Amino acid sequence: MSKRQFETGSGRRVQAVQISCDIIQALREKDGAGVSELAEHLGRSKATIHSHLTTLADNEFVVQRDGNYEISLRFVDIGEYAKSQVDIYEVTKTELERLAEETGEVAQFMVEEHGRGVYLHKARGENAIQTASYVGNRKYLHCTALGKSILSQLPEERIDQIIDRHGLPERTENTISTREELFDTLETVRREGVAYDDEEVLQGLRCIAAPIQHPNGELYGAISISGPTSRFKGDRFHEELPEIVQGAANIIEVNATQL
Amino acid sequence: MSKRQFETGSGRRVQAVQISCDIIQALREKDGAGVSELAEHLGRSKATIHSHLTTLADNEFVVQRDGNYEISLRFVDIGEYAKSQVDIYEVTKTELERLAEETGEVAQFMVEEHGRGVYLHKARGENAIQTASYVGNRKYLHCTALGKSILSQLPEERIDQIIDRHGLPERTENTISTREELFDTLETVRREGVAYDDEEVLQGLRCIAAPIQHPNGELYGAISISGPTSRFKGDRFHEELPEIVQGAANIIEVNATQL
DNA sequence: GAGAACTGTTTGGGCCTCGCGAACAATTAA
DNA sequence: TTAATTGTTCGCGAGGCCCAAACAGTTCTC
Repeated sequence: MSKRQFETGSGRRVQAVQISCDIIQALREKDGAGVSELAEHLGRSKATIHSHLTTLADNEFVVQRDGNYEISLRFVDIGEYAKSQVDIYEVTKTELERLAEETGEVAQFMVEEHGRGVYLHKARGENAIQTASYVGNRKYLHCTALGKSILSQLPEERIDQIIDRHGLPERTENTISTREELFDTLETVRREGVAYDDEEVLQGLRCIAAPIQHPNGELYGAISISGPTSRFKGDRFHEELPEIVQGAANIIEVNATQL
Repeated sequence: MSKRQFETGSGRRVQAVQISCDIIQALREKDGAGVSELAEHLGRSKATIHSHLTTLADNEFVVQRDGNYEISLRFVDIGEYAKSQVDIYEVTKTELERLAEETGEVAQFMVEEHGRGVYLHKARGENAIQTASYVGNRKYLHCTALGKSILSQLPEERIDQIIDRHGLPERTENTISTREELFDTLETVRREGVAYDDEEVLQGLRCIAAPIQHPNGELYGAISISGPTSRFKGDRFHEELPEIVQGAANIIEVNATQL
């Protein structure tokens, strides 16, 4: 079997399915739309869009509400199912809540899919700051502490595949933007066991993350805590909090062996 | 415009899209599957299934994990988006947490879509019992307290459409199973302002629900609390708790006017 | 370790379907 | 009332989709 985890060129596609996927995407971007609007937007005839929407509505992927079409709540159902398929999800969620309570900050959980990071849970302690991330959100792996923890545990060829697919787009001027820089950073992460984000994403925001590994060495994901530079500094930032995060990751790993 | 909210017969469909929808459904039921298994299950050729899966993977609706295909976490993203489109979602969530804390029981939130009820949130108080429902779960409206609250606020012709589409399938021997019985019950719900489920779904489980209405009379959904008959009895079941649930629904309605 | 019996993948070709354009309703705007 | 939207339906031709079959890897069995 050719290891085509991320190659996208080969093999046949089904045009009709692609059109329906584009419709879903458009409905999401536009917060719902009508037949004409979609036809215009996607460059297809109204008739085509109409028959697609009818099929999608049959299957309850879209719903007709006061005259235009919207994304259906069926996605909530399937989304919850997808989360439940991540076998450490429940264990991690519980531990995250505890971690957020202990530190008073924001605690988050991310896993890798399609070469990007997906947030699966977010717990808020009493001093928790607002963060832009939300459950389901997808981010490039090279520009967050969570992502770097994940990358640090992946084999080199896998990392190269991911760079090939997504590149290293710059979020801010501090973002890692070359392969060398990235591999250097990952080496440090592997040595220290934790990854940092020191205002790389947002001015004033710091973040500490640790990977979660399966006993067989396979990677599960990563957890993190985030907070303002005013509270994330000195020994607390460099020793106390990293130990707490690693401890939490370790607890999850131990609990996971019992699944 | 012909008011075809629920008619399913007319209009053209796109077969290829239907096949992809069936694939998604099958992947969910089987917790992932391979090409051959899906081809067998859906009665299509392997080549067909393969090209569909490739297209769905391009769009990140499915993911290839150690050799077979699974539902992707992209659904989590779209599902969270769909929830956020329900404009009272955040307000209701907050109020539900308070309600669960106040009563110590399970508090839930449901909205109607496609003629069925969809759970959107579940808050657990300290004595909360285990319930089978989960976020995203879809239930027929006639057999739960939440569903009955919702139906009680819908116009008669809409209710008939729903019955036409889904029927009144019996869950247990206590389930409402005729149109007359249902309309009688709904009349009572409208008069009292709350709906009950007295061990109709599960032996030993009682439930109290109240609808949430938009100021313009449009329906938003319903909230409920559930608990064991040992705690849901006497005045608490017939007066105290119903008042609390109605109060919470009212708070949500008031907060919703500010959106 | 060789063969069988699975997998997933690729290819060619014929039937069918899908997507288009245009006409038709049904609202809304002017 | 007219004009300009919308969504819906329908006939038709070209193109795409689905199938069968061959191919290529992997795993099982003995």
